Amino acid sequence: MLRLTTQRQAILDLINQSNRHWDADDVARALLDTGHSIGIATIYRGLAALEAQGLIESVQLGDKRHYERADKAHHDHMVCTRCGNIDEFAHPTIEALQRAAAAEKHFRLTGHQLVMFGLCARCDTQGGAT
Amino acid sequence: MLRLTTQRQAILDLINQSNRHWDADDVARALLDTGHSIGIATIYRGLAALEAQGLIESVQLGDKRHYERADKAHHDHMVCTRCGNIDEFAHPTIEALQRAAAAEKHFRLTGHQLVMFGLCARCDTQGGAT
DNA sequence: CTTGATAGTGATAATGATTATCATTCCTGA
DNA sequence: TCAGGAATGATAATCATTATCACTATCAAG
Repeated sequence: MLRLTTQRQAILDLINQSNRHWDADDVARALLDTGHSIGIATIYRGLAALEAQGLIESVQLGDKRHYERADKAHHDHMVCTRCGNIDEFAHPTIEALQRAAAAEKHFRLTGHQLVMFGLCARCDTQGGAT
Repeated sequence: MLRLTTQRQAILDLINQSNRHWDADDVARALLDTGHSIGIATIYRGLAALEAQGLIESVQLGDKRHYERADKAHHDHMVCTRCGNIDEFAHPTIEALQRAAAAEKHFRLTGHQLVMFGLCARCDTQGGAT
């Protein structure tokens, strides 16, 4: 059976303490700052284990996997291509339409990923005159 | 200025000759079979150059970039997690709702990516009894 | 308590897609 | 014909992630 070790507990606590998204390196850095030093492989395995238990969730953004706490309502992501900030949005209607589109093609939908790219309000205002 | 060299022409022809999706290795293999032997780096650069010109389009699926011809109507993708087949679907309403969601957050939308994962009709039928 | 079985850890090597480097070759316009 | 920019291709480098492997921690049973 899967064990919730000290290391995994530290990872889980870290992720549950905020609403932000974390990649493996973020976690490693943050834990270092907290005094814990956890091998990078252990972090990858820990993140995978915690996700397998449903204790955290993840999204693939570009070539990195990002983790976030699981006790949030379902949502998708808006990624600012300038500052890298990740915002969230929920849209039940879009989800429903996706299910309909899948059904129409006899496709058994098990998951989806919707990511919108663009400029967040702040970057859009600032970088207007490029 | 960007040149449409023999190699790039070969890549472009290949991609335009079918509706399928190609990753860099697919292209390399296919060109080898056709007698052309193009360096893998050249293929990557060629694909990027062709996309920059709007001559082909691409989607990021998992950790691989897939290219397809550009003269198709906009669409998103359904990826079968069993056989790897990629199907397409268009859904103007979903697009519109995305634009609305972005506008609501003052997010300047420049692109999006919607991928649905699941089992295609064929795999769903076959592998039903797992 | 001691042993075993099993799971986890961490350092490091390996993987796999993609990009960078660099010497060489190809074009194109003067 | 010549110069210089662009492209090529072999290969090294990158970067996130995964595998390997020796070692440690945990837990159940004798």
